[in-house]
Amino acid sequence: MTTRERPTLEAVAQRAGVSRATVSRVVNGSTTVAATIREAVNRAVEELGYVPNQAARSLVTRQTDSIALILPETANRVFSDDLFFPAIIRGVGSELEAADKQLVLMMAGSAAGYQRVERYAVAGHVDGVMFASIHGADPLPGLLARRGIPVICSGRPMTATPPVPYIDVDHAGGVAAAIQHLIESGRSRIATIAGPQDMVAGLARLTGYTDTLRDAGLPPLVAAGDFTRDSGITAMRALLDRDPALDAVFAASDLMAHGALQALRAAGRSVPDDVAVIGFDDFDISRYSDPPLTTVRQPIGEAGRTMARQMLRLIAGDPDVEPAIILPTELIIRASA
Amino acid sequence: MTTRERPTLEAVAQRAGVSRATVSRVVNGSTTVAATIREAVNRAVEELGYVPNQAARSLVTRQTDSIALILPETANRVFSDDLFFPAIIRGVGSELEAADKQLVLMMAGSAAGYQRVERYAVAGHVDGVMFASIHGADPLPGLLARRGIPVICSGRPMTATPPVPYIDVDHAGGVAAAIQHLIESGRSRIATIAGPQDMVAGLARLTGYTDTLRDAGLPPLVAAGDFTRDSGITAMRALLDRDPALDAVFAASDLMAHGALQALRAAGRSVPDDVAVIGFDDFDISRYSDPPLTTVRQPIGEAGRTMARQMLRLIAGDPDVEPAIILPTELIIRASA
DNA sequence: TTGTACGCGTTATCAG
DNA sequence: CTGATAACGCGTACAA
Repeated sequence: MTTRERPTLEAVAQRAGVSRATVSRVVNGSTTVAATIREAVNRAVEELGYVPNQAARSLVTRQTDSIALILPETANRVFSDDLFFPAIIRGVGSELEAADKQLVLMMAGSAAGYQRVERYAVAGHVDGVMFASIHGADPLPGLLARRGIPVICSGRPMTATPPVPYIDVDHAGGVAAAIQHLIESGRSRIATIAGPQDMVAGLARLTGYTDTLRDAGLPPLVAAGDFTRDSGITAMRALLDRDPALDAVFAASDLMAHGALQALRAAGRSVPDDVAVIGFDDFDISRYSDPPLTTVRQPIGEAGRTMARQMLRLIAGDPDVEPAIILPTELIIRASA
Repeated sequence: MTTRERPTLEAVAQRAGVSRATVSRVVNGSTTVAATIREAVNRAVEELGYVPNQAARSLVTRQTDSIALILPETANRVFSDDLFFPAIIRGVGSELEAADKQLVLMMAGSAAGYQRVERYAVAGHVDGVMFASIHGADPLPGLLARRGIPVICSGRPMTATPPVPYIDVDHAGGVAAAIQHLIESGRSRIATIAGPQDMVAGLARLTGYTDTLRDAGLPPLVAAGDFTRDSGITAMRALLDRDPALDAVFAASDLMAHGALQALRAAGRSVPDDVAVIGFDDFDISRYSDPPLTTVRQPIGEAGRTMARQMLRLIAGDPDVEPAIILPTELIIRASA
């Protein structure tokens, strides 16, 4: 291991025969430097392999050029077959890449991990913090915001003190369209497999279901799930048990819908003849399920990109960053309903 | 957004009626501070909500207390159904968590992304860099090491200038045990589905296969794969095409083995009666495949933990960190062979 | 256009 | 055991 001394601005200046200030200007792309000098400096930088010391730079600029995305989940969950995580990460990543900011991905599935994440952010390691997949009334976003750290959430935060800007999708509208579609196709015993009730996405989709059904004068039938495929299987079985004559089911995630498809087949029901199935997400794989899944498309990648863009504006000090942006959802009709 | 001024050491000192130096000592847990003073300082820290400025601290300590794990892959690949990534990330994460270091996960599937990662590391954002899933003769590990940055690789680097310490598993031994087992069960037309040949894991497992077969005087039959399930399906079909009478196949990854299982079933072959199948990984799901998969277990999580431990030693300046650690593999016999 | 000099917030070295 | 004070490496008013 060659522990070579790291060259400093001073060393480059000396080699190029100029002052530290001039080197700093060249390195930071100032235009007020004579071409010949700039060239000499760049050569010295090259020869010495100079790279600015991030700590020193941050100390004076108060910027780190990196931004955290916090996922309050275990690695197990993040790296499951749930395509939500890669989609949002890629959305955020592409936008930050364009802005030349480094994405720092942090998973915190445990209380201890969560504390470390908090300290990391408060210590000034990053210029801002984005949250996704928030559970319950998480105090961390508000806490960081109160400390003056730019914060933005994907999914409306359940707690509103202080209000932090967020982006979300139109859960209610999407669900309403789905249920409406079922009703119009003549279904009348419409069940739902709900998402986790400690998350806004789970809550909002269930509310959308019950509201729409109530308006139509139809009885609700709810089973609990947690967005995973397995929970979809279990819930579908329970539903069938409680109402063998049900003729439709809305699952709050594509994965749960796939689980439902599987459970229905195992129970000898045909889709969509006996039971119509609608999901929520519109992952790629849902085009290829058997039968292809009718589902509510939510623009996860776009949500990630939007979140990153808002964060960039927040960091830039833009005073009128929207407190909330709601992205549209759309019912995609395929064969399952 | 409450952009409150961040309290500094100075502010805390003033409030507690002591010097900056003393506050620093208390904050860093020095034992040479009178109990009453320590208490007063702690109270001031609490009241002001003081958190040390990471940049200032790093500038003098030359430590950031965070360590990067670089995955030269796209987010798409990292978040696929390949359980290798979550396993190694969890291994690394658990060990780092215990040492109170922050893991910075960086994916770099493109050339541009790779450059940013390099700059990030060289700029001193992290105390060390770990690599996993290295492709080809990647110059980055050596480049960073030459700069004096602690580097360690999971998987023997193909380039050796300068040599960076690495940890790997006993590919050859595991494969030999697998092939041996097939031979001893009376198989004689043993094919393989190889992994990507730009990765040590792919290369070493193929070599292990050809070597063992040569020693046994048996003819090799090789199809190319890339560790994914789909490539396993395609390769198995090609193999069946080239030798319809083959009676065994060793796949260089569990995922490819699952693909092979699927392709064999589609081709009307029964496993293990017609064709024996052995994989490499021993992911959880392989216990539940149909039939349960005989496979070579490699300790991925342990590899991650070991890699993190070595990194910690490197950072601590330990002069005799092993240049290489090879973890054992083990043949797990189930129903498929 | 270039150089001088100061400050960013900490830790570490030395006296006291 | 505590308090001055000097680094750490860089950006940037300000002066030249």
